[in-house]
Amino acid sequence: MITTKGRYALRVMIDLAEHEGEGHIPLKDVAERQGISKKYLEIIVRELVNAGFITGVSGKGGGYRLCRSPGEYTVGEILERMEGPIASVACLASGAAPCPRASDCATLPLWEEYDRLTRDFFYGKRLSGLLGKG
Amino acid sequence: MITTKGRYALRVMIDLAEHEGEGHIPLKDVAERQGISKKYLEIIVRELVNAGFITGVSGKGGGYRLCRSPGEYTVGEILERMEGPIASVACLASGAAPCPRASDCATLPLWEEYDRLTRDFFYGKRLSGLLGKG
DNA sequence: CTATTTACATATTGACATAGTAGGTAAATA
DNA sequence: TATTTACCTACTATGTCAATATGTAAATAG
Repeated sequence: MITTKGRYALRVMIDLAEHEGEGHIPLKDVAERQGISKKYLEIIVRELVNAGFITGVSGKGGGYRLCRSPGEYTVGEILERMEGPIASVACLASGAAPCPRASDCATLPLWEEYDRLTRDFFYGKRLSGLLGKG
Repeated sequence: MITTKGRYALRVMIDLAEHEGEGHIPLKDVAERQGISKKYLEIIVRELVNAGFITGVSGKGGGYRLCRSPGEYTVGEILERMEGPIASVACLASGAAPCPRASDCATLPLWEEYDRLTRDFFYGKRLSGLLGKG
């Protein structure tokens, strides 16, 4: 299940994309529009900054803005950055201890196929494809 | 992420399928073959019984067996029974409070599409397709 | 140079789920 | 009657999620 971190991050990115060209957008505005606690969004936004997806400027007139144009972000890279690597099962998570049963696990190929499907789906979607009518 | 409940349930089903025609299979045997605590498997197996996927017989010579042939189970129905309804985000989980933002949520269609993809994938796989070489 | 606005940082918390374990009872067979 | 098996209830350690609380630093307006 995708957590609020990934979902809110995506909504922040969409919000910033929809207000492109308006200079830096204060997090307060995003929080109000999206109906999400600003305090919680700070945590999420910090990770987006660290990932190099957005930049922030302090002080009056400051706020956040995208680093690229919306068409240059994939949903997959945003989600994976926030949620960690896409992995349907623990044994396929990066950094997991290698499973001793991997060679004859009857279900492993199933999870691998599903993870590929998931990755293809989310990396095939771009931020620009999520922008609303507004 | 699929939890051990769903993953182990699938492995139990596969194990029983691979020993079809050998009468009732004691859980002890399954636990040993799969390298999973028998005590924990009891919890999982109870749910499989309640779901009507397998039946158990007590006493000497007892154990578990499938109710249908392996080709008549989909992976999806097994997983959904163990893990709860397939839903990538909380707002799409059955029993979730209806989200007031649903009508203009820019990300909702994304999650809906992904959930459809996921359902199609797992309901398109049958237990018979997971049986090993043995 | 002071007040205000904004980003940026660290620590803590309550609630809940996961992944089991412990210790039994009931049923069936040898 | 002893043994084997399923079946049942309760408990627990650990971790994650979704925040909140309480700051500090930076930039601008006046």
